Amino acid sequence: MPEGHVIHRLAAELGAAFAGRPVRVSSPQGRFAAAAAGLDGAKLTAAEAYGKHLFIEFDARVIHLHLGLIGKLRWVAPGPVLNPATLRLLISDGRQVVELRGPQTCELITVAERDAVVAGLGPDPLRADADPQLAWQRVHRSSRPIAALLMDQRIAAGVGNIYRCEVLFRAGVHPELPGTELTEGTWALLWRDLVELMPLGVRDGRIDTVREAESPERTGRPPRVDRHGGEVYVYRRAGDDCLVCGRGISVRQLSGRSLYWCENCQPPR
DNA sequence: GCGTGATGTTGAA
DNA sequence: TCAACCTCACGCC
Repeated sequence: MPEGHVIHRLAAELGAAFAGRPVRVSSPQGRFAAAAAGLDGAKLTAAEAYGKHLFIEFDARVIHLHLGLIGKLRWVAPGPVLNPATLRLLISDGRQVVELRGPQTCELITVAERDAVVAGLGPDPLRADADPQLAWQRVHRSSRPIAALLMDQRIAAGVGNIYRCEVLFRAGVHPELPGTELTEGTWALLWRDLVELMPLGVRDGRIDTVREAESPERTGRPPRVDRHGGEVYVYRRAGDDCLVCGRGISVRQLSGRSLYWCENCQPPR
């Protein structure tokens, strides 16, 4: 259940473990078996993330992964395969083993097809080549709420529900403010916050957004770490007290996803 | 044990 | 706007 930071972290781990070396590739479940057999023993040349998409490259052949909501790519101990019925992909050099279950996408594509996927994505705050102006061009022309725009991968790649809720809170922006009413300065603030926060997510493997001033160490309150592993202001804290103003955190469904915000710290307009 | 929701996206209505 | 998809951990008996 990953946002972009998880995918970038996985890409770095895969590269460190396997890049430049031959690997065993298999698909115990069978759904990727033919492609896996063709790659088995090939040299893994690179692993790269763009937004929530992960590309594992074997020279001109590319495994395109997207974990979706429930997919998992994780390192496991070498040894007998557990639950092969759901094991879509297994990559190993004998010492290090990574397994993929429940992905939304696991396909073998060409470099040109990889480039086409990337071309459909907006700038990724985790990539040095990202141009926030491209995102702003799309944001300020849209009447959709900023909370929806932040989740749109054609606008900003890699941002998910936690980061969108948290950066809106940290900027004091009401989630339903239309893109057309956002100032360029506010967009720059949101973007800079993503650029600041997401690398920390890659580094730590969890999303922490609470500033020093509201940290448990400073305030003496007990830490409240979400199941995803991080300390946050609003995400999945509906009904709890706002860490800044003390009022209850609100939640509602917005385009099928739970949106969390503080009505007091993020007033309309 | 069972039901549900979850850091996501797609495609149909 | 809604259902479908893929898996699994958690809460509640």
